[in-house]
Amino acid sequence: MAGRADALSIGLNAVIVAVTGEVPRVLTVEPPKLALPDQAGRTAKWAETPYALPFGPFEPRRHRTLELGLRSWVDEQTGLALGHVEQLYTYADRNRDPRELAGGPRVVSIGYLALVREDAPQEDTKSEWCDWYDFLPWEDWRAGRPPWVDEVIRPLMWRWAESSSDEETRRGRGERVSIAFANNGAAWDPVRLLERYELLYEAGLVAEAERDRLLAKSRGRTGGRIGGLPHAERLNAIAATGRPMSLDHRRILATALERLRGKLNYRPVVFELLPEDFTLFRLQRVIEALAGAELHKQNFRRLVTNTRLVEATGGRESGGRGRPAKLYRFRRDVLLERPAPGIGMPAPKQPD
Amino acid sequence: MAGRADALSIGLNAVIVAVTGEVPRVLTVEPPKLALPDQAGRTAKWAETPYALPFGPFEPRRHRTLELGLRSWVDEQTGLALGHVEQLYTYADRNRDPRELAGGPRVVSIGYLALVREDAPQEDTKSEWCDWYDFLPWEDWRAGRPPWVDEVIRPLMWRWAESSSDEETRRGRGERVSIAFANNGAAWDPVRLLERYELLYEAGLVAEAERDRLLAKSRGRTGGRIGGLPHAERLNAIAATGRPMSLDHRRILATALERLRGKLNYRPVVFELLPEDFTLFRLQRVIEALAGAELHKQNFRRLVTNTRLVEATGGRESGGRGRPAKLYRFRRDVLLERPAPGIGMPAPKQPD
DNA sequence: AAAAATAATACTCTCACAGAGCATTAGTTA
DNA sequence: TAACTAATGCTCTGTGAGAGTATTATTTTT
Repeated sequence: MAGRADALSIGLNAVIVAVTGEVPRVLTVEPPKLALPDQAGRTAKWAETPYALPFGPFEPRRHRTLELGLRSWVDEQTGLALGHVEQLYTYADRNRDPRELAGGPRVVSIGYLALVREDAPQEDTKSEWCDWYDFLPWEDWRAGRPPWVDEVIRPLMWRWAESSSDEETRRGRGERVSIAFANNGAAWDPVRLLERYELLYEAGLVAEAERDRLLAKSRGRTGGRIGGLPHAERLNAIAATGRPMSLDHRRILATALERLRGKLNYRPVVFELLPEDFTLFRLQRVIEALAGAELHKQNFRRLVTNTRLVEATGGRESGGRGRPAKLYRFRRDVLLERPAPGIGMPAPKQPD
Repeated sequence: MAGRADALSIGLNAVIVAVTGEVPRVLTVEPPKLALPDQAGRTAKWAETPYALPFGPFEPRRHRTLELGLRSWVDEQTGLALGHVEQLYTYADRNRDPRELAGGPRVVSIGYLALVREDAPQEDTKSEWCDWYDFLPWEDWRAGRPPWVDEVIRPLMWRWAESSSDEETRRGRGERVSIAFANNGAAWDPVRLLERYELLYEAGLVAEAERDRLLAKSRGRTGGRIGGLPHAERLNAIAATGRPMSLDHRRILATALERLRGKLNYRPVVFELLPEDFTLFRLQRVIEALAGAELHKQNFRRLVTNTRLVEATGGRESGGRGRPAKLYRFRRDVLLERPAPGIGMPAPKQPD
């Protein structure tokens, strides 16, 4: 019925997120060895990326549903107790996985977002919690607008957009760049994170783009060209666009964070990342970490208390300097009261 | 490598949406024959559902990406020019497809939402545009709160929630029902459409639940029980919860509409359903059709004009009764100006 | 041709809420 | 005891949504 070339396999990729202190983290593992010798017999450079998302195969025989499959191998491999779990997206682009080129099956990959509490168990040695902004540095605006976004990325993206010889393409790219990177005085939307990563990839400004280009070239494909920007400037920008990941894992990561940022607006997901009791300031810090933007402290407190999203436990936090903060907990009953309880994604301050 | 039981196949299901006049429509086809004789040799009743979503297999050999695969067979089968296309969700529950029970492969199904303009081409004879509220009648609040939601569905859902013998389950169900069906004076959230369908399914108040229960029973499974509500009342409610669809297609439909309703808020997707030029009132009607709720006319106009989402073409609409309306078109430039341009989902008016 | 009906369009009032800043309180540290 | 730090309380302001009233431009009816 299905020949060799129709072989399919389904993989489940998890973006497992936690926040420790003010650092949003994602669990990474060492990637499987993907290196295929190129035509000259050398092992390609792109095989060396040290970060991958945890991955497990979907086994129809064992797994009743996709989510159960995911939970099952995450549990086996990490022992983490996943809280909120959410399916993100299914990727099946040809040659997503270079092993396909060597005759492997078409790998369909289903991305998942999973949240765990800070006080989560140990980590084993094969995995590592990384600051997610190491992979997406342009998304952290907590210390203000990152200057090199304005100075390097944005100008390059514009040049890329305008470098196309096709009128229609130029217009389309210009529109997308403008929206994603907030050009014409528009506001930077923290949620439009995936589009930004995809544009950077298309323009050849992230390491994976270069990797895939080289791979295609070494295989003698003509599709390996990245139009527009000079090689040297691309490499220069790549040095600033953060760590690469294996395969398309950084795209999956971007999808996850976009979803998470978006969801903050209308669903009380933050509380999945916090311990039972927390101070309002802690809550604020976690949201800022996720949103990559700072919040006005007083307004933030007004928001969460007015909307009755939290309630005081009666306890207070000891230890720190300054006036001790009251402890709060999530008020589950908001779910019964408000249609879409969430905490808004702040637009990062524009230095006008 | 993979035994028989590990066989996999991937299907692409499309929810193709258009709005004609004030009627939101979805393209349906006649389902494939799924009937399996039960143990007594009879053909099960659930095989008779006349509506299915258009479906096509994903063929790794032919299709470079999932979306291209979808577009390709939709084009072949219907000739429709799809506008906006968006992946929804991937379903792989065991026994989703009863053919699996007869030794077929595990069918993984990827749902897509696609929008087409009203002035779309012909339809062929094998497909039919149906009012989507025929499948989800409780979601249409344009003529006010549907009385039987209050009188039939809600009380039954509460009884179901409280019928569990397990304290924890009761609490969980109560919360979900309360949120989804807006019980304690909470507002009915038009977007929470999928959760409502899923709850109705779990409570056995949609035809598919009964169908699956009978199927499981005929196969001698014990999982076929639906706890809580008496059979007669369930059947009574089922008569009011709209037309069933093949397999889990109604769930996919619900996913699609939830996504579409949600997206209206922050992305100008409506315009994918409208012709180039339209009157504001037409735009309003389309949004009302999607949202299943009525809008305040004056405020609506203020919103779309103030936010500069549309611009006057200069033309006017001839023909109708009353003062002729100006024609407008979508102002693509909003995309450059505003971070998340959309038209809000109205909360349907609550009586009193 | 005038009156009635039908829609479109304009304007006002009110309330909720977000953004920004100032002021006060309750602790810790020097 | 003073200085410092952080939490908490309060005000002012602008924007946008919800609701209602009034006016204008057409078609239909009489």
